Amino acid sequence: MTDLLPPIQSTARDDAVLKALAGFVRQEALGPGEKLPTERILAERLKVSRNTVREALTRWEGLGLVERRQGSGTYLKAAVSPDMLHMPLTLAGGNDFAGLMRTLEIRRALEAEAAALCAVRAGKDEIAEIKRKLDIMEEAFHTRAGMSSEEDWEFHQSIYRASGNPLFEQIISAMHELFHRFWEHPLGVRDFGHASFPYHRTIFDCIAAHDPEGARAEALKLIATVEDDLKRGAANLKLSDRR
Amino acid sequence: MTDLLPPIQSTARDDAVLKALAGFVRQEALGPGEKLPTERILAERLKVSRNTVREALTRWEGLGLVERRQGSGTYLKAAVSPDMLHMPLTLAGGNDFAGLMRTLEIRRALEAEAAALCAVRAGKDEIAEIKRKLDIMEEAFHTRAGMSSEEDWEFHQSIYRASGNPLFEQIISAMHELFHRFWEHPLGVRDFGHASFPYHRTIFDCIAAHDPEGARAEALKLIATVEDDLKRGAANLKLSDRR
DNA sequence: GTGGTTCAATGGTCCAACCAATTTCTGCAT
DNA sequence: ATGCAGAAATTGGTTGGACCATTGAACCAC
Repeated sequence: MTDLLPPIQSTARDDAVLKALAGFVRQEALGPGEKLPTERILAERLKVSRNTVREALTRWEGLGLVERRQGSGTYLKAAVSPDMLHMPLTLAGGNDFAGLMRTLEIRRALEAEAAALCAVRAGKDEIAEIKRKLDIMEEAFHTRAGMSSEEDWEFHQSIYRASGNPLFEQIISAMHELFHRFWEHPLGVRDFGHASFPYHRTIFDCIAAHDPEGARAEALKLIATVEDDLKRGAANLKLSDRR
Repeated sequence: MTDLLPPIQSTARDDAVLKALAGFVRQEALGPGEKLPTERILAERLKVSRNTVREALTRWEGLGLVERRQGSGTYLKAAVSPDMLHMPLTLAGGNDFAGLMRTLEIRRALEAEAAALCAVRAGKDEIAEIKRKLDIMEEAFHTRAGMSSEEDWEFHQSIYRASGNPLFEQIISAMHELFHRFWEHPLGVRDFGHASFPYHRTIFDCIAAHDPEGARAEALKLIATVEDDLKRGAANLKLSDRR
């Protein structure tokens, strides 16, 4: 009963600026990479101070929606729409082992669900596309004799896309980036990801057979191998830390 | 709190301001809810313009790290540390039935995992806290003869917190907000959420018994009831649409 | 105590410059 | 005409100062 009567805010100018800008972007059908009006122009058109415009743009910049280049202009970096939800994820504690494990816990939950949904919903075209990515990945694995992050990631992304829910790709991508931000070099484990290789095909087989629970189980096995690799790497680090 | 906050130089001012502020927060051991120096003080100490300080704080505000209250001050909203990873994620949500179902798919995956992890990791204190929220929720249910969004949500949040992984709360909260943005009124279903009531206690029982798979199963049942309610609501809408 | 009033502190907005990086234009040499 | 160096314009970044709106505390009258 208290939830009605939301607090009013007479001062919300920069918010209003962003709303207006979002509307403008939609009307002009601006896409990523395109340049949007000068701060001075915006200030004049919206009848607000340039300072206010800047604070609004600073928010968008912090959210990664926009990129400013001094002397050049302000450019869109992502698609924006008036009804957007911003979800700033903050992973404190930094680049330690626990941080990596936390991203993996999220990914384990979502990866399994996405694989299951994909097995239910994927049509012929989607399955063919996943198989294509799988073949490329396996090819790279055999020629280079090791896991290839790039092709591996592409394979997984094709599954998320075929899940019919774009949120999976968005959130798992965020976890993936968070993960790779402090894992440029595989912690001293030479064959990192090697153990996960066979499960890529078993996941695909389950998807192709429209077996959601099988796909879920195989996805969980895959993540488990990554967690094991990570733990091995952490153990290595601990040992070599006594240098 | 005098000699901290040394002056700033060179470009990338606002970034430097944030780094200095993060260091200050750590050295002063400031926690959520505490007030940090006024903009004017910061500007003077850091030897930058107040405008620059404001742009920096605007970024933190956009990331949900800080809350500004006009006439009062600027307050920490979350723990911040100098080595923090920010991953702003923007979700383009469609405000239709399918959009609601998509948020539920994410929540189903994460809710189950969080409940399972909680069952493994929750200590005595966390379990007591969850029980407290459960009691409050059940009390509200019986007195008001219906589900109470607020108390229900608090109960779930206490589980996420006890999962030992803050990402669960962050992501599910985003889904929750996305969900409630187009569901102010329960789609014509009078007793929305009613069916989910008993599962709150079964989930708690499994957690208290440190039974992860049981907790996972009960959480899945709970989400299933919400999905059913949603489908009923959608059916209602379709019928009443022929007005 | 209760309920206003005053007043200082604080965030929000505005303005008018100037700085720094970039882009564009200009004009000279070839 | 062409190519290129330098000047000029454009644009985001920063500064300092001013004023407004809100908050909270101290104060006062009842």
